[in-house]
Amino acid sequence: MNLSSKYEPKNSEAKIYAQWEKADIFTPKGNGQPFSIVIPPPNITGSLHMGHALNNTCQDVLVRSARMQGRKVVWIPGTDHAGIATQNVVEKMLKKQGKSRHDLGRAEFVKEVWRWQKEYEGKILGQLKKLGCSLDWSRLVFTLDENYERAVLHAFEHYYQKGLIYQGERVINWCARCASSLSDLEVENKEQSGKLYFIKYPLQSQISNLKSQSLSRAKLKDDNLKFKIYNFITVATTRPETMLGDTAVAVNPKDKRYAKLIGAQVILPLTNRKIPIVADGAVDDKFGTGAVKVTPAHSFVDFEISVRHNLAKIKIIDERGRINDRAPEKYQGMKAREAREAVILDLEQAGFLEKVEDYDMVLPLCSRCERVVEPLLSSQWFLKMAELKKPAIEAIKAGKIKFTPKRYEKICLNWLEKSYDWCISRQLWWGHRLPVWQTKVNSKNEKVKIFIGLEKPQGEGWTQSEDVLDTWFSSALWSFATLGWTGERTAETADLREFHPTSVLSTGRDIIFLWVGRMIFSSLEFLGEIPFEKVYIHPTVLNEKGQRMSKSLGTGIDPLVLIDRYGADAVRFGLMYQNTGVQDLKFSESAIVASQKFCNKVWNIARFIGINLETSNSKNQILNRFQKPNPRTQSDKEILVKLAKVKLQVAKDLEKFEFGKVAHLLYDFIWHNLADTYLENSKKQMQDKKLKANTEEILIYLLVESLKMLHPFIPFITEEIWSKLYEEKLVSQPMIADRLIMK
RNA sequence: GCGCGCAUAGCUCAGUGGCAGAGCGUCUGCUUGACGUGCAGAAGGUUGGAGGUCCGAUUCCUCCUGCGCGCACCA
Repeated sequence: MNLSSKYEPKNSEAKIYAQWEKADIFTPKGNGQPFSIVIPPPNITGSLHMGHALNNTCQDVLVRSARMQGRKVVWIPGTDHAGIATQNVVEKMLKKQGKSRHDLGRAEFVKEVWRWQKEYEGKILGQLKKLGCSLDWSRLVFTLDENYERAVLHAFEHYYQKGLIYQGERVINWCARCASSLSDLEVENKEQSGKLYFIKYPLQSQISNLKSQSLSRAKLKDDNLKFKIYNFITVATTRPETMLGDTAVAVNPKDKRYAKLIGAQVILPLTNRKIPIVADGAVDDKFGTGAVKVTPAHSFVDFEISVRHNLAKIKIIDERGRINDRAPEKYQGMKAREAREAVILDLEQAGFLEKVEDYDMVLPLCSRCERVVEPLLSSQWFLKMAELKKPAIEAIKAGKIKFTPKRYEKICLNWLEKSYDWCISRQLWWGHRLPVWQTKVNSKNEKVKIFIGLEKPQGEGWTQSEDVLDTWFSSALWSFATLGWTGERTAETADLREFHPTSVLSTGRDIIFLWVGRMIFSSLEFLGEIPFEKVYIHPTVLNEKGQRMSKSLGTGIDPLVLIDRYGADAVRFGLMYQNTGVQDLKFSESAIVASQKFCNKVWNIARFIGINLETSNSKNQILNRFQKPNPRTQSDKEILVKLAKVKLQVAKDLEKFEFGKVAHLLYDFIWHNLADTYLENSKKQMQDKKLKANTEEILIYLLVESLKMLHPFIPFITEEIWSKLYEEKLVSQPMIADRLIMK
């Protein structure tokens, strides 16, 4: 065995990856027990970051280990069209060229996104290869592939026929910049200092035992009249502009202060509309004044209140975030923020503004563009959750799906238990268009007839809905749509039978609700089985300052730069070495440096053993005698016992996704037990003619066994050494690895 | 507000109911049969604070503090 004095990752990695592909080792082989993972599809918005590198290394470790154990393994690659996120990055790109998507029109814009898709999918897949991921490229999936799209549309149709999908006018999260609805999960809440405005709403009716003078209607009709208010109820709000759409004031039924006012009417300043005071348990009597203005069209809670009390819903902010014609003319066309100032000024001048307090509040922001989310009444499509989530909850509770770390099980469960209907329609151009066709019954009749189907219905005048589906609607089908499920009865594929439920899902904790939970109920609904047996939640990769790695903040590190500098093995091992099961992983490059040194150590151990082997008379005999050698000395005995222990522990820890423990264990064993101790002892032993041959045999045995344990973590360098040991054979080739398992 | 995680060397973090560990950094020596990306060694710690269980706690329990994360209808 001739190993160069120095291992150069750059010279080996691409060559070795090509060898693997040529040997076709990434496709499922043999008749072993199936083991399957589907990759969490990276968004095609950009290139991969350290979180992806970590997650995909974890999966590759599992997949390679399973393959070496002789299991029939598939790891399915794919990418996600990532509707809103991708549309946004392409829009940003266009903006730099001075264009908007409206300049292009829908068809052209979508073409533009497809060009982006081609480019970034290529980049992402290239990165995965550089990292050494042993994905089955013959099974590559994209969420907008024809078959995948069929699966998505069938899923929609299925839910609709079952009565689980409905169209409804409800308050939803609206992003005026993205010009689309958002699900609750796409909204990020951020604390911000703001103001709490106290506004006086004058009482209209006489209350018998209130002495104060009530205001006449005539007076209030005169906008310019400055009058003194003797009798009013004060509400507190952070969003005064929405008062233009108020249709009630609510108080807690138990609040004695307002008990006598319940049922009374107030005059809504600036609009002079008459609105009632209602009693509702949702009102916290300890907050503000204990009286809440109710704006059903622009607040989730207020909407609920309005349903309970049968209140009108006046939408005064439109989809562009501007005041519409339901509000007094003066404010029409203003942005909500401008309207706030105008409203406050007018209220103050008219004497309705009682006071303004500083107030720390939680602002809802669009998770994609950070614009403040405007809740508004909108006609959207929803998926009923009540029935769907039940089997998912049961499956988790019954322990059919096991989370690691265990605590995330409860988190997922809690979300499922309290999740309510999912807004699945988005006003975007990039994504799966709803299979909803509409036609007006006749030219005069405004009634709309709806047809749900994959094909355009017969007859004149049918148009397809402009909306697309929430990107997570399609991701929810990922575990089985990647294995060939299209929703058609005949589409039960061999892959589906063999590899579903998948063995493990490895992902980050930020998408437990968005994705993991939804995959569970989707799989149970469509296949009647769980999507995966185990869920591994890896830590979030932070930079050394503890900040989230983010491209826009410039706090990220590009894995490709590290691979280029230290080699893929060092990056992989460094990540695994730091992956010790904690919530966050403060990424430190020094771990990669240490791993590079570790790889160097492995290389030199192999060189030392190789050099001795070359001078040995019994080289071939040793290499092909796949038996555990017998110890002759105390040192022999110790290292062999230690090896056996380590092998056992590695297997146990991998089963529990203890990647960090395994990396530490391997590091310590290889460096301290094997190199520092045994190799040094072997030098003396080999001077003894009686011990020489046996010691050589033990050295080879140790090397072979170490390479096998290390291979899932550092596949390139171990493969390089292996190929020198066993000429053209691959350690990663299951049959060969199988044959080489020494008893 | 509710829930969860973390706290160990200068930094990043392992680990353990019984003498406190690694990597990086610092210092001293060293071409030893592969490795200077190395070897031998050194300095560096009240294991966040208080209490409890125990013969013994850094480890288990309770509380506190600090940092981080998630959820929530604070208008």
